[in-house]
Amino acid sequence: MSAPSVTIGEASRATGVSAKMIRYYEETGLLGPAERTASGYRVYSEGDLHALRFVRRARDLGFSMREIADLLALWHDRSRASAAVKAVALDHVADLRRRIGELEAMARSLEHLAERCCGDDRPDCPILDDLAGGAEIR
Amino acid sequence: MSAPSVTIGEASRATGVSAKMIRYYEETGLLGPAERTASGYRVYSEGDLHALRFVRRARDLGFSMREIADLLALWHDRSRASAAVKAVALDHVADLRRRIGELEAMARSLEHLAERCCGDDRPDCPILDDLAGGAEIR
DNA sequence: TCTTGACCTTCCCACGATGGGAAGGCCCAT
DNA sequence: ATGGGCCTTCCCATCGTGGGAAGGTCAAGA
Repeated sequence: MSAPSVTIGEASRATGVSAKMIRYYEETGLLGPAERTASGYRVYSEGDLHALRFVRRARDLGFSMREIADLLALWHDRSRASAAVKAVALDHVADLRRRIGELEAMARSLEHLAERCCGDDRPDCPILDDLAGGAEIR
Repeated sequence: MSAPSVTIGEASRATGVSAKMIRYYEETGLLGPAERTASGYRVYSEGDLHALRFVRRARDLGFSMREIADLLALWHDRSRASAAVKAVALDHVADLRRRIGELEAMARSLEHLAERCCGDDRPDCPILDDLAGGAEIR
């Protein structure tokens, strides 16, 4: 029932966030300063671990640290409007979709070039031709 | 007919690669050291501009500098097998597809959560609920 | 009690690719 | 000759992450 008060290494193992990153999150203010033992060791409560898991999950979903800071503030604000959270999430989805579109365009261009490249021992290669003169040729 | 011998600023405007990046490419060895005037200014020939456009196009296609170094070497090797180029390109496509898949998974998860979030003035929010306890709840 | 090994601390450095900016030199046109 | 626009090098920042050194701490076993 009492807070477990684990060290940074145990917190890392319990949350999947590296000790390095836990310190970094503290240093940059994403998370508040951790409690310390008399000898200076950082100590984490169950609530701290909860926050670390929150951050980890948000990173897994591709949120930036800036966005995570916003989400954490909303999480701690019990009277937040769900609309505010949804807005952050949908902004992020739009960003993801934009990046997906860029990567898709690259992949399609390259696949198109690769299709036309016979890929044998001969030196002729439409891929290099495109890179070397792309703008002029098409 | 003669090589135009332009300055770095003109080379930048002619190729769309910033002067900063041209110097960086030289510093890291992606491109050979540029010719210099007596006073130390870098000087670029038409062949140099061609290489810069090659790099720019490859960057536009998302190739890393490491991959571009490989592609430049293949470009300069007139007896290369097109298969080698195709292999680099298809490796890169696979990498792009993998990254697209990751972003897609994030976007879909978030869209799924956002759908279930009514997004009004009330504080209840499945998005935050997922972040706060994701692993346990689903 | 002493040692040993695992842990913690802070501090610095690196990545990849890009941009910002300062301090100082160069070149050309007026 | 002077001014403005260009060039040079050098350092710093980004973002999120990892590596590693130097030194302190803690618990377990001899």
